[in-house]
Amino acid sequence: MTEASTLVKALDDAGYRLTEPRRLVAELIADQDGHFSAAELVATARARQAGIGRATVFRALDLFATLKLVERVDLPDGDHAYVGCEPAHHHHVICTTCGRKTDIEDCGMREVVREVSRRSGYRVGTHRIELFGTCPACLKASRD
Amino acid sequence: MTEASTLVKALDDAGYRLTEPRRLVAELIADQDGHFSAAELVATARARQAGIGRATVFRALDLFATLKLVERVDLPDGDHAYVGCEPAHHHHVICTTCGRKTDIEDCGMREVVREVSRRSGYRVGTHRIELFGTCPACLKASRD
DNA sequence: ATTTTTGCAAATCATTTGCATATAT
DNA sequence: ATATATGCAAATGATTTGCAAAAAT
Repeated sequence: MTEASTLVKALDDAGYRLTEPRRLVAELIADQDGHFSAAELVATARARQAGIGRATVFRALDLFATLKLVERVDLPDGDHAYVGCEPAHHHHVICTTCGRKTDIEDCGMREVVREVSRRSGYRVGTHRIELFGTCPACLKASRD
Repeated sequence: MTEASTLVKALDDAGYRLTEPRRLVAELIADQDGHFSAAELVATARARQAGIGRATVFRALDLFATLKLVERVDLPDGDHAYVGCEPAHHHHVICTTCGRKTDIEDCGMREVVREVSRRSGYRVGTHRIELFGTCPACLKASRD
């Protein structure tokens, strides 16, 4: 989904040191198909004998989140997860069946925000929108 | 914001037992101005010598969340909080200055969801949208 | 050489659970 | 009476932190 090289390059561009553990975490993330949790990365790292500590995974995730290459989402069931993402779009639909995510473009949120602002009198800064559903592949699979 | 009596009545209507601890938690919630965390309620309970255990607060919050009288939100800074709300609307703008929240009506999300579904091919189930900004009162205050 | 990062283990925080007791129905 | 809810303390799980050692600049 998100290339490991993209992640590594972003670190470099932002002036962070290019360390082996960070490269490894970048790869772990790149290998992830849908959304993933910190715990999963830690487990995979251990399984691969990558020799990366738990703290390092958390620190790297934090870093990538700061760089907007990863986003932390809260699943409908209350669990936390991360998804890799391009810096820029920050909306996605997450498939509750397979966990994959698809980026979505604006889709009219601009107007929603304006409307909310108009009605409530708030100056709206950030918004967070998360959509959950079933992706085309899973829909198809469920029809068989 | 949300009346303690409303909360209590909802419990009753849903067939849950009306206990003293639950009434107390309902009051704690009603007294809350903006958003609040479980920890805050626990602390307030303790401060008031209400004699309610931590677990009870969590259990009651859970219950109210199930009844949709309280909703768990994720703040922009990653913290968790709850806001009291009428069962029905489930969108609000939260003021990042004072923490208060205002309910908002549909505001066009229907179309956004439809559009996302059309473009991505997903069947969109739930969506979660949270807007953060500055409320009219805080805007005004900041102009002084 | 200096600064940043790491790994580890211990600490912290939030939330949940087991269970005997108390309470609402 | 009976089922449900409570309090407490202990368990769990996730995330963070202190710090000396290791790696990147």
